[in-house]
Amino acid sequence: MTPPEPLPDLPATGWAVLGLLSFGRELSGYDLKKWADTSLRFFYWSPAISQIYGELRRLDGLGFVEARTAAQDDLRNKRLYRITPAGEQALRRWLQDAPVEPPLLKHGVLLRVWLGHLADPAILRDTVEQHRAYAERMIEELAISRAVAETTEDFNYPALVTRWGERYYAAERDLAEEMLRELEAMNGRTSKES
Amino acid sequence: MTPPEPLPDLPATGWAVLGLLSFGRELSGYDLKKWADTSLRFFYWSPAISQIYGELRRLDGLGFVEARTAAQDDLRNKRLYRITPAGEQALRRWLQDAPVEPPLLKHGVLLRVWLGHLADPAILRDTVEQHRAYAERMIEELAISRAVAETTEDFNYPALVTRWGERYYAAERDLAEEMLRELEAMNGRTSKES
DNA sequence: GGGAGCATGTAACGGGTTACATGATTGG
DNA sequence: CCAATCATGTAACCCGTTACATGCTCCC
Repeated sequence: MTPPEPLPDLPATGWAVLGLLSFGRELSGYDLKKWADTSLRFFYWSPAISQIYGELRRLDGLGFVEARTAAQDDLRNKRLYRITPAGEQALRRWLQDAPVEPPLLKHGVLLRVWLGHLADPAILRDTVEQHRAYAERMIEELAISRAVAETTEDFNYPALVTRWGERYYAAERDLAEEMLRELEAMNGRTSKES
Repeated sequence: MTPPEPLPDLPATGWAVLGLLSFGRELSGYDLKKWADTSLRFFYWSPAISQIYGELRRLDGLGFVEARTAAQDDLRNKRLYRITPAGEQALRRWLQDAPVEPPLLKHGVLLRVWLGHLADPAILRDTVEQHRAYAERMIEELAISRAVAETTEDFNYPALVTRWGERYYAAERDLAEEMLRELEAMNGRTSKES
């Protein structure tokens, strides 16, 4: 038994990519991007495709994934990646040991409302309404995502997370509506009578 | 009348810093950082102090802020910044015209739950509990922030946003609790009998 | 005397994006 | 035949962070 190697400190994105491969499937970078767009995206953003390729190469260098080149290799062919036992073990240890950073939220809509004293009330209302529509769109997309997850073997946790997501965006929608009411109360009198 | 100059495309952080100065106060970089930590932080993250200094220099170069050096200038003295009319106008136009990007959320807790098939259930529960505690802490801090905003002249919109924040983190707390229940239902039987 | 807070700034570095380059396959 | 999608990768660039350097003032 060799002493446990220290975990390389990958960016969270690296672990996320490795995580996408931890469900036992063999996937290409392109596949990973598409899947990230319908899963990670709702609670973690989806990395650019170029970054995924970069992380895959790094993970390969660490021995956490292995690539199989489909078809004759003329330098630009489809590469299918699979997680290795070492990769799975590293990911487990990351989940055990790595400290949980607080969620990062960059909410442009709220930044705008915060600066409401400089904005046209109508534009402000419109901004918040757009956000409500966005939240509703997310709910719809998540419903599809959940339907898939709930009918896939061994996807209990992804399904759990999509349920969380539906509630989260429902809360966003409700908060937007409450915000609209408060905005109206604040300056409804001054702008409604035109 | 000169034709309207195109808005320089600053990173959102630049507009946020300019926004901090749009309440008519004269503030130092250091002040801005402290204030960002008790306001922007709850819905938009707080930039590093070094970045604030950088943005201030850029805004100065654009004529959007002006600096007054307090005390004799020996190259390292307190500089107080104030927004200029051009800066305020630019900020107004940004609020009017710039498209609203969707909120960016990087939720490490959810990423971990998503990978729950690789995690020890006890650790997972602990992670979610930590998050619940985090949400509660945010609520407390926001209550203080709101109390300040609600008793400050012309802080109606910041006060509105802190109210939104309290509701947002209350929702986060509730979602964490629901998640804990679902986790227990998923594997309560298999891990409780040890 | 020394630590905490005030105050400003530079340098190195990494993360992540967009734009670009390249080409195969599939379906209307 | 042409557009969309599949598929991989490089280069330039910017955003933002951490670490470091510097020094003052206030208060115990």
